[in-house]
Amino acid sequence: MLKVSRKKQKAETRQKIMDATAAELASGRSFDTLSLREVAKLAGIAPTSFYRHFHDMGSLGLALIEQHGETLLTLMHHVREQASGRHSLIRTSVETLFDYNFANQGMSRMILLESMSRQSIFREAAQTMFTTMSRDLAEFLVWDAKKRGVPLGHPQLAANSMVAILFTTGIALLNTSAEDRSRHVEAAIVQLRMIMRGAEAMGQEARNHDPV
Amino acid sequence: MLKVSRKKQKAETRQKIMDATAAELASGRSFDTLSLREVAKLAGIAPTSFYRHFHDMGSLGLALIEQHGETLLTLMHHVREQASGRHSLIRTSVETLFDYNFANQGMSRMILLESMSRQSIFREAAQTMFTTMSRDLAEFLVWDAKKRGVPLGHPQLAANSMVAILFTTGIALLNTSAEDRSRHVEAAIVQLRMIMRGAEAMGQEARNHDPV
DNA sequence: AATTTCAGCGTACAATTGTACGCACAACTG
DNA sequence: CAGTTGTGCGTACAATTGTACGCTGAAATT
Repeated sequence: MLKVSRKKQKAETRQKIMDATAAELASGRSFDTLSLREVAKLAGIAPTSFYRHFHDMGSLGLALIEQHGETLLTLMHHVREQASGRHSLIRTSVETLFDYNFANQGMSRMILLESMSRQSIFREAAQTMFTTMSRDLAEFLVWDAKKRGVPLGHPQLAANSMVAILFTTGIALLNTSAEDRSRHVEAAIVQLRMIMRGAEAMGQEARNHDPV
Repeated sequence: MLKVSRKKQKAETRQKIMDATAAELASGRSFDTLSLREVAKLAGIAPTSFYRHFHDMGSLGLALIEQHGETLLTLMHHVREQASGRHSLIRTSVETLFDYNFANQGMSRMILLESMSRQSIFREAAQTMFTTMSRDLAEFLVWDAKKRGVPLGHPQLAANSMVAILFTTGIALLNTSAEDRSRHVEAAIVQLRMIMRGAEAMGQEARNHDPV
């Protein structure tokens, strides 16, 4: 089949809309100032053609968040598998996440922003992505601590803190000049290590107070 | 003077605009979907009268952020002065901040959101408020640690983490049902303590490696 | 008392918005 | 090959936007 099938053509146009939107988000625009007509123009289609792919701008937003979240989660898994056994897993994870953030600025910002909006239809979707990552990290922390024979206090809370720091500094990085960037990355790594130390200290304490 | 002076009258109208905007933000609207006409209607004035007080919506936003930041900073100072010497300064600070956040939902959300936007004219203002609070807290942490005779590693980074957690969970609280709220507050407190432990552990380490 | 100032209003207009409606034409189905 | 399907387009319209312009009446100044 050299002729483009209808399904494929439609999928391509759909992706063209999503890509155009993501690009515009990356340039600094906030999602809710983006009009349907503008997106259509950016995607190179007629305003009314938009409706052939999304019911409204809300559906487009949800699709964007979903696609981004899936990619990010599998990426982090991949990093852990590969880096497992290396000396600095924290560093590689952080750098990978930040690189991904940087390559997908618009979406990263949108997700963090929308997760904190109030009546946003995206809030739930964004928060789900958030807690998924957090739980995932907590699970990994426990596994890793057990491997090292170090007790860990409140692993889920530690993971929450870490994810919070990762995302906030991740976004802050996007507004930072290139020369300051590595300094911020190093700072974030120290902050994560600090949390690890705290969790270990609390785990140690719990063991002393409540010996096995 | 029973007659209302012109200056006073103008100041009142100006505040009426700001209050109406803050109220609308609190109900979940994002600032950049708010139109000048809408704000004017909410404040009970004609659209064109808006210009007598602000040059445009941007000026209004800046005025809102500035006013909020000042109030918040003096509030936190006040808490520290009052609670100084008590057993749980962390707890009182956290609860005060969260209460203030709750009472000023719209503004709290807006500041956090705008600090992470990109080409927003508010970003700088919001970030300034952010770093001011962070530096302020770091200074206090050092002072407090010295008083207790405990060395602290990376106090500024510890403060950064704390502020990040305070703000993110502070916002998250606004989207939380009343019965879950106290549970989240307790979690935040543990997270802050964890960071303190981490900082102390790192301070201890530095002392051992690099004895005085 | 006469004059100036200025907050607030109403009208007006060009842009931009979401979307309803119907047509065209290429891809599919039988 | 004839018929159906459905993507994409152009037109059209009512709402809403920011803001320019000129007026009014009361407070402030002289």
